[in-house]
Amino acid sequence: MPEPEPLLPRSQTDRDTWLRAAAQTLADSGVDGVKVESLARQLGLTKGSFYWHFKDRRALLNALLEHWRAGRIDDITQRTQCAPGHEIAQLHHVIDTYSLARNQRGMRVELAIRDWARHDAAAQSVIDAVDAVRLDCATALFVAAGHDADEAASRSLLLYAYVFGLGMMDGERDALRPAASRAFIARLITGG
Amino acid sequence: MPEPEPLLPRSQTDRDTWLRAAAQTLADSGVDGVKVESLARQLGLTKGSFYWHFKDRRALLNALLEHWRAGRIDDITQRTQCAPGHEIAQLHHVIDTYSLARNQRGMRVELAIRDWARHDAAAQSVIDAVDAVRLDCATALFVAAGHDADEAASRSLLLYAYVFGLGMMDGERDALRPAASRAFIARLITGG
DNA sequence: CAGGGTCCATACGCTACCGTATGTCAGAAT
DNA sequence: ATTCTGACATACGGTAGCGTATGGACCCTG
Repeated sequence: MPEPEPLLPRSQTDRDTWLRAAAQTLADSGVDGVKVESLARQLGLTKGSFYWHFKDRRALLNALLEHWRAGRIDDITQRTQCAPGHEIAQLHHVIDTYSLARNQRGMRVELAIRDWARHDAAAQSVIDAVDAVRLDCATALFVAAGHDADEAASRSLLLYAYVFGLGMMDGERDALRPAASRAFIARLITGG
Repeated sequence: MPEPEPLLPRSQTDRDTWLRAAAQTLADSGVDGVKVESLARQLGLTKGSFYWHFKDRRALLNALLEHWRAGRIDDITQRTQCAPGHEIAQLHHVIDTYSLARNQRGMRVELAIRDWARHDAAAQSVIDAVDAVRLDCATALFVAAGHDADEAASRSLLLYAYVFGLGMMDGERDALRPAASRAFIARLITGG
């Protein structure tokens, strides 16, 4: 066997091409914008290709959800590991990551999936799973920083509600706000 | 003239019937769910009626936006009037109004319009106008309570980002959270 | 070179919309 | 009684999207 990947030789990459285009469209236009023929036109292909790689449109959407779920859980578990004594600084870093409009793309995907979840059980369950991990990780940091369990859970909820609410309210304009204001809010949330 | 309302005798009410149904569908399914023929079926009517009352689908959407804008600005200006010395209590009342899952219907409309605004300039401008008034009113209360202008603006932003983020995150489940947690968060936001 | 698998294009039927054009019909106006 | 108009219904053409069926080009393998 000269080839180490006899299965899915280039199929996987072409499938990913569809997935990437779908993710971009999801971020730009929401779930309802993710249309088979529209994506095909955008990729210079036809539906024949799509229905080769995916059973139907729903399969594409499910793949999008699963990819996002794994990526987000991976991201948050990595981002909330830190040396003892630096928990609050790490939480400030989490806040900045979301609210600094750095990678606003991630926020747009997030908002699109959250809106999607209002009508789709599969999307909602992915949101629930990701939120649960996020809240657990942040709560653990607050606890490690010396807060009691109830306060830690409350501050975690406030933290995420703030960053997502901010992403929804002013989207990309947040970067224009004075850094002092962002820092003030972050200190209110973390108590640092 | 025996009739005091010769103009729009029942036309106005029938137009409002369409608007109410559209608002309900907007809250339930988002903008893309507001479809002429779908609404007609739901009302037991046909498109003939719709195109009598509205020029086209866009006119209905614009009417929805305008009605919401007026209603929200009205609501917030009323809700942020209070006797001197009770500003913080009034802000707590604002937080409760949004986050207590009382009238979750309003939150669903809000989220639907915010999502809509990501692709529609008219919706975005309505959101901007409403947000500006809300932030101004809340900031004025914080200032009246003794905070300086910068802190007042920051706390106002945190307040609204929190309530909308919360509405997006757990929707109706918030009512299940312990009251102590909600009160703790509210105190963090208001500094009271 | 015959044949099977991969990857994609073409063509089709179907449905759900939008908007328009036109028909209808009860009641107010005259 | 006739006419007019408000408030619909019916019917039509057009677009966009989904999913399927089929065909074909290009490998690779025997």
